[in-house]
This record gives sequence, C-alpha cells and structure tokens, in this order.
Amino acid sequence: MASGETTRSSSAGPLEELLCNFPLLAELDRGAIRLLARAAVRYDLPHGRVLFRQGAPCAGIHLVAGGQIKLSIQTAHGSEKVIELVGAGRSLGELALLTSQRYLMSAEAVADSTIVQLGAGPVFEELAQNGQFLRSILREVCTRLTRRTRDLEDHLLLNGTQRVTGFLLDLLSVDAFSCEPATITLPAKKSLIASRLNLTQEHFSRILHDLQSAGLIAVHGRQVCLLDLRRLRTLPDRVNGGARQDAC
Amino acid sequence: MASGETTRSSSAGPLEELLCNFPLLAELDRGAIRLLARAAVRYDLPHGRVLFRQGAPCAGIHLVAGGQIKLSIQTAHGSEKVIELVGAGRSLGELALLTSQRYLMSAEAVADSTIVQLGAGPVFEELAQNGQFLRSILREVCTRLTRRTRDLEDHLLLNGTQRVTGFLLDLLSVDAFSCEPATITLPAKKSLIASRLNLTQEHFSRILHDLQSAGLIAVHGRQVCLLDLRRLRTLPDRVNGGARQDAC
DNA sequence: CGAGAGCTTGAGAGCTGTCAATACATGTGG
DNA sequence: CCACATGTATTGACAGCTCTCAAGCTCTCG
Repeated sequence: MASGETTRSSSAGPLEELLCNFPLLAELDRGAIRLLARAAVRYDLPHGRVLFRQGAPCAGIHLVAGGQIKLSIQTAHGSEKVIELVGAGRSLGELALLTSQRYLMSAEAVADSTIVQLGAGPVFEELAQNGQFLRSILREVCTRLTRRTRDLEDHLLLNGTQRVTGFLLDLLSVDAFSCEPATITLPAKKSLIASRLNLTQEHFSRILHDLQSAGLIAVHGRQVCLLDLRRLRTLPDRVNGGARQDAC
Repeated sequence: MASGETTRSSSAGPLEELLCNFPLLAELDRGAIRLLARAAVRYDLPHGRVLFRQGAPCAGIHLVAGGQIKLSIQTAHGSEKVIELVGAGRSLGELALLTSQRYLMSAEAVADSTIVQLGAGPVFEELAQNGQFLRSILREVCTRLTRRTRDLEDHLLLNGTQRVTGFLLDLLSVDAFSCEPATITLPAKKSLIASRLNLTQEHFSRILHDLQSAGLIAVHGRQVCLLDLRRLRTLPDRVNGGARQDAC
C-alpha cells in the first residue's frame, strides 16, 4: 500500500530511538522497545498518498514520526469530512487492531510524512506479556474516547462560530489564561480546517470575516491573531470548557 | 447521592450472581468476582433520580442491573442533549474512573432502575493484578469508542430523516437481512429519542409523519412498524453501514 | 370531568449548504 | 517581465434543513 524508501531495522539503533519518543510507548522498557523495533518498518509517505482506507483490514499500528495525516470519513456519494488532523508523535490504528475491525476512517498524508509501522503480530505478543503496554494502550484509547466525546459535544451544542472560536482557542493550548493578544498558525489549509469543523469552506470564510469585523481576530493567510481573548472565550459556552464548574 | 434501600453484600451470594451476568465482568474468574462483590453496593434508583452529574468526581463503576439510564450533556444556559440511553447489562463510569477525570456527562434514571456500584479502590486493585480484567475493560472502552465514532459520523453525514431511519433500523438489531415488515418499540418517550438523535421533539414528529405519508412506516404510540425495509435501508447511505464494502 | 404529560401541527426565522463568480497567490514557461 | 495555469480563498444570491414559539390535540390518571 505505502511505497517510498522503507528502512528495515537491521542495526536496531535509530528505530529504537525513534520509538522511545512516542508517548504511546514511553512507558515501555528497553527490551520491549527492542522487540517492537525489530518488526517495525519506517517509510516516507509523500503528500497526497493514502495510508489506509476506510473499510480496509488493519495491518498494525502506524506511528506518525513526522508530517501530518488527515483522518476522514466519506459518504456513499463521494463527499468527505475530516475528523481529525494527526501530527508527529501520535499513532493510528490501535482501535481497528484491538477490535479486529476494519478501519473506520481513511488516512491520507496532507504533508510529506514519515510513518513507522508496527506489525500486528509483535504488538499482540507484547500485549499478551506486557501489562505495562496494555495499560499504555488503554490510556491511549481512553484519551481518544474523551476527545471524540468532546468533538461530539461540540457538534451537538455549538454553532459554527462557536466551533471556530473554540478551535482557535484550543490552538493556544498552553498560555491558557493569558489575556494578551496572541498569534496562532492554522495547522492546515482552510478548506481542511473547515471540514474538520464540519463547515463548508465558504461558511468558514464568512465566520472568520465576521470575527474580524467584530474586532476579535485578525487574519493574514494562515496566521490568526487573537485580539480579544476575553470576548472570544465567552462565545463558546461549553459547560466543560473552562476551568472548573461547580456541578451539583 | 443515591438513596433507596442499599443492600450490602454480606452473604456474598446474590450479588456475585448478578455481577457474573455483566458482559464487562463475564471473563473474570470466580475469585475476582467475589473480591469485587465484597465492595459492591446494590441500590434502587427511582425514575427521575440523578445517578451522577457532569463535572462531578467519579466514585467507581456503575453497573445497570435494570431500568434505563439517560446520559446527557448540558449547555451553559440549561438546555440538554441526550447522548445515549443505557439499559440493563451495561456499565457507566469506566472512562472517568480510569482517567481520573470528572464525569463528562450526567446520568439520570428515566425508568425505575437498579444499580450495582463497584468502588474505585477494589476496581483499581483488581486492575493492577488481573490482566484479564484489564483486557475486559480495554475491550469495553474500545466498543464505546467505536460507538461514539459512529455517532459522530451520523451527525456529520446524515440529515434528520436519515438519522431517524438509521435509528429505527438499528432497533431491529438481529433479523438484520429480512425484508418482511417488522414492528419495533421505541425504547423511551419520543422527546428523549428526539434529543438522542439531536432533533427537536417537533422535528422528530414531523419526520415520523413524513415517513408514514411515504408508506415506509406506521406509528402507533411507541410501536413503529417498518413497512418497507428495502426502501428504508436505502435512505441512510452511510458508507460503513451495510454489510461489506469493497474499500480500496 | 379536569389536569397534566406527551405529542402533533403551523408559521416564521436562523443557520448552514449549494452553486456560481470573482479575487488572490504561486509557480511555470515564453 | 508578462501571460497563463493552478490551487486557494473570498463573496454573493438563493434554497433547504432545522429550530423556536405558539397553539391545539390525545391519552392517561386521579
């Protein structure tokens, strides 16, 4: 499926180093890493290339070592929605592998990317023996479930403008409580961001325009300056969004 | 939080029996069940009572032994959306417990229900020693992630009518490939179903009416007769919905 | 019968998508 | 340097899906 120069882990050096840096594997000891590395393959995935397709059987876990991968679902009549944009350090395919299901989404490189693929066999062997690996995977799946639940909430409770402002504020990540204007960079072209937010390109463009007119942001290409954090934060009033809330 | 008659597992008999029947615990051996049962509490939760609230800390795992629980999220200004209706045999709270997060949703009984609560401590102890329990939990979280992803897809790709027909067809569950008219019973009052489908009560009513006019279904209270399964199945053309699809 | 909950129906408005045209950016070749 | 092609982004007009508000209906239960 994926072409490009593939580097087998013969010397077992660089690939092991690489694997250690993935959060998914961070808690494994050196021996476990070595076993996984032995059956791992590293390859480049150029922009536009498909990593796997929705409905295909799962061959193993894909670790994104660099670049950016677009996860998307498509309808019967061809249109598609971006569910998530995945960058370096994250992993794909655990769910399909663990449940022996087909892939729920398609994955395509939207930038020249580097993938490390862990074969299904070694992963299962490691899972069978290594309780720590099991725990790491469980943690990862929990993280993903939390994220997906939050995404669902956003689509159920928020309108387009609120989803956009929420997305922009999320890109600030750290710096969280500052009130100073800050500039962020959109992680992909606007049509992809729009789809990720379940908006058309046109609607997304209009929303950004309206936010500019309101003096909340300034847009220059992919650079977005968040001018009025205080007001931006009041727009998306998701209940769980802010710090704490006195539930009950 | 929960009142009603609570039955401590002193004799250790009936509670153990009960626990064995939960899919989440089905793969545990008798000893593990006994340990969990020792710290379990069973109680009744009358219709309308809240099991836990969004944002509250998690006290353990809740097993639904009977009745029906509504999981919902609410906005800052009071409106709420039903995310899921949970019946007997399923469990709640694993995610919050495992991640030590607050509850992402609120849970409320929408029928007189019976809950068995497993304390956090014993669950963690069992998780630490018992690889099989870890695997069972992992399987459960994976199932939930798959379901939530499917829900998200439904809301992103389908319109109201398609979500309704998809929901009705899901209630057939088994009998899957028959083409004979079949009658199903809505699992809750229509306003709850509507919210679960992210529709207003009014819109849901109109959709059912339209489907009746089209001769696709017949509605009598909560009984819905699916008259033309073939045409119903063609409405929601989710890609992953049907049997297999030749991906790639 | 009356009260209330659940459900339906109608009219109007809002958010968002579709289609089409235009601008803007970038890179290529003459 | 300009002309052109391509990919990207914006803008406008319009239609559709869905929500809101309001009223009326149906059924059950006391």
